[in-house]
Amino acid sequence: MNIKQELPWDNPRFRNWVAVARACHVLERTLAVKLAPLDLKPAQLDVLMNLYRHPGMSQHDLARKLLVGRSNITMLLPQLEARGLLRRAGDEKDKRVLRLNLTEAGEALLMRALKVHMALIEKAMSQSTQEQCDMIGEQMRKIAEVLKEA
Amino acid sequence: MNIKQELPWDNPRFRNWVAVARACHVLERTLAVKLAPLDLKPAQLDVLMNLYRHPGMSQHDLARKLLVGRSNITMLLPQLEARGLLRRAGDEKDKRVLRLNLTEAGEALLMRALKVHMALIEKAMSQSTQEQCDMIGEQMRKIAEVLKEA
DNA sequence: ACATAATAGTTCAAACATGAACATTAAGCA
DNA sequence: TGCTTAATGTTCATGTTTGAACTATTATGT
Repeated sequence: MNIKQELPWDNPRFRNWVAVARACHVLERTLAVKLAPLDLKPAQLDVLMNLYRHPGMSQHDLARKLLVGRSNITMLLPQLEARGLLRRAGDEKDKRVLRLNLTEAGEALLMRALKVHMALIEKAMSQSTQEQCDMIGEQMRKIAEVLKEA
Repeated sequence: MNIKQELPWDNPRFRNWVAVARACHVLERTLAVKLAPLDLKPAQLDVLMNLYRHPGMSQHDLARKLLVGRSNITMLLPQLEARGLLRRAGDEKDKRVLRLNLTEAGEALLMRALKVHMALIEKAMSQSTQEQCDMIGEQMRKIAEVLKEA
């Protein structure tokens, strides 16, 4: 029996996924550089984006959206709160949860950061047709779904 | 003038890229769990894979392949070397560089880890046709290329 | 040849993420 | 009602990643 099974590098699916991972990595890194002038990191931008779309969400919900541990959120928020970008207010009915909301400053900074983010994604995706782009998104959503139960 | 420019959530490219990033994140995380029994992390697997494909490569080359800082490699390798998975040998001609090679044990562990990795990718991509998968890979390679000069 | 540049790798401190253990509060149920 | 279980957020110790400063070696240019 051969220890060298069919090698992954001969497998198109494997090579293609490696390309996906690399593209993600590169884009994330580039985004970090482009956001630096705003003194914002990609992870912080993710927070602001989610709070904009889901005002009043709890830290637990935010952690799940970001695919990240709750303690991570606990460490992340105080910096943003200290900068006046968001507010944390205790829920009235459930004294365990903290409701999160963007401030005006937070929203303004988010809009500036989104311009940067959008421009980068537009540039990255400029090579693809709309159909190709949609197909990619569709497949990726399926992948995330399949892996939920893995 | 409206601070709320065209919002990214209305932009298909944006939403599709978010899906890509999420799929990457989920797969990486799942991989970490599945590799745990082998006492191997995704980053370490990346090292082993690259050394298998490019025997004798230097730490600098490895860092570039992995899109990571040189110091990261310096921190990463000693663990693997101590476990007898790879060897570092000084280059004869250029006394600055260390040439990296897998040991037999390293190669054996790599093969076991690759089975896990492959199975995961197969599962993730099982929803896509070969044509779709190839197209995704092609687009992603273009993206990585475009962002090189960004 | 010799001074200057560049390169390979290391060290170190700081930032960051993670998971387990914990306190507080809420829900479920006898 | 009480008692048990679950959920939210925090703390803390651990491990990882990063970038800047450093050493040693090689390339370059005059």
